[in-house]
Amino acid sequence: MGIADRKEREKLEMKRLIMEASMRMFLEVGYEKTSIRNIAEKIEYSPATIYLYYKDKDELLYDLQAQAFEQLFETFKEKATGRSPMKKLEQIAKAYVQFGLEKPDLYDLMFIIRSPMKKLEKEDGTDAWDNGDNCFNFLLDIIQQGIDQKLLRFKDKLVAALSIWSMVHGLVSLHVRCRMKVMNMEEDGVINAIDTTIDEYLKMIKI
Amino acid sequence: MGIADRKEREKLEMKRLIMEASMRMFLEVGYEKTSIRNIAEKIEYSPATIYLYYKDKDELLYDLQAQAFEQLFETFKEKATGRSPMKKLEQIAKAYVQFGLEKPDLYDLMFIIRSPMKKLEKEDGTDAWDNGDNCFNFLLDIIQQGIDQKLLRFKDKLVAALSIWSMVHGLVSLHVRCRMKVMNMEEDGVINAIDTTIDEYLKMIKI
DNA sequence: AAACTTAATGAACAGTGTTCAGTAATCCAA
DNA sequence: TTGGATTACTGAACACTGTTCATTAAGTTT
Repeated sequence: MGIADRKEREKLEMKRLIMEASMRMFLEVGYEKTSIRNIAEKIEYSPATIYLYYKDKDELLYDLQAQAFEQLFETFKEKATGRSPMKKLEQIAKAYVQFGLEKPDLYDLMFIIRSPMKKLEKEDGTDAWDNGDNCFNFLLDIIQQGIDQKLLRFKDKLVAALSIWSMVHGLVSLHVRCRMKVMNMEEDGVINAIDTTIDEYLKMIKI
Repeated sequence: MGIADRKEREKLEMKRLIMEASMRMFLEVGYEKTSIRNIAEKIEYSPATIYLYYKDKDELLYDLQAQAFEQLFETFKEKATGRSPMKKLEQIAKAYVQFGLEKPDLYDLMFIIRSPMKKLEKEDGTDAWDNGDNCFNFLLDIIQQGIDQKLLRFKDKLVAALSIWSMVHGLVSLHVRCRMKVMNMEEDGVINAIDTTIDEYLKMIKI
């Protein structure tokens, strides 16, 4: 049926339109001001229309999150050019932090905000969170190489991933949420301290 | 003037009443359901009344945050009983993580949520964030001892603090925000991995 | 052309933080 | 003790938010 096909295409086209407007809004005015009503106004549809394509706002944000992870994944592939696993690790660690600091609102969506994870909070097990898979597996792969080549202190792959991820996420999220104010430093000093902290950490996890 | 004094006392008493209701509400039903209206209903006053004692919700949350940090500070002092700085470091690191996992809503307020830090986002410099001072200085003190006694790898006190803090905050915040779902483990396994990660990290920062 | 199906919406609901005019209670001087 | 000033409090409103649903408009099928 050609008509059904066209309808299908139109449906996808509409979703794309919504996603595009949401992403632009996210990057331009931030998460807090990206409301269903604002998105609807941007694409010149009624707010109710959005609910014909997304069950609720969380579902929309979930899709948006997937796109954000796609962006991060691309960045990873771009930056991880080094030969040794340790070099690659350094490159993606720094890429991660840079991404977080440059696109704080996307970072929010991916790693901080409650929103698109609400269904997953009560581990019902039916469906897991798979948005971050790309990026996480990319990290795991490099770690595996590091362990295989006996360059990494860690024995357990997952513990290694958790350690590295927690460190960089800790740095980014404390910074974007202004908690580093407690250190009473100027902005430059803080950025410097973050860089040094990463370097020190990367030195420590080497054998 | 005795009357002015009494008025002052009554004003403070009212603030205390509001804070108590807010804290109870925070712990019982969480941040998301702690609205000005709900608090007002709990203390049997009009919502508008709260605005006679707090300029806005952020100011209220700021006070609440201060109380939360007081709680964490007490926990630190309680748990840091070890003799060596490294033992104390381990004790407060684990106390921090335990606090975060047991009281996720308070942890939110202290380290994750944007809310009470909004004024500080555009570093106007007029007033800094001093709620976390107690806890941060407690950490700095132990680190200083560790460096003095040449037990810690770090040279810079602040870098050390940032590294340790970022690690534990990373672990807690990724967990309370369900991002560890990406690892596809059961809850027990995750908690286990967190513990191991802390242990591994503490080993690494020792000389 | 009539009947059926689908897409879109206006209006409403329940919730949020916040403001402000107006009321009620208290205090102080005459 | 009474009248006027001060203070404490609140109801109602405003401008938002996400979400639902009956109704309208458009497109498709018979």
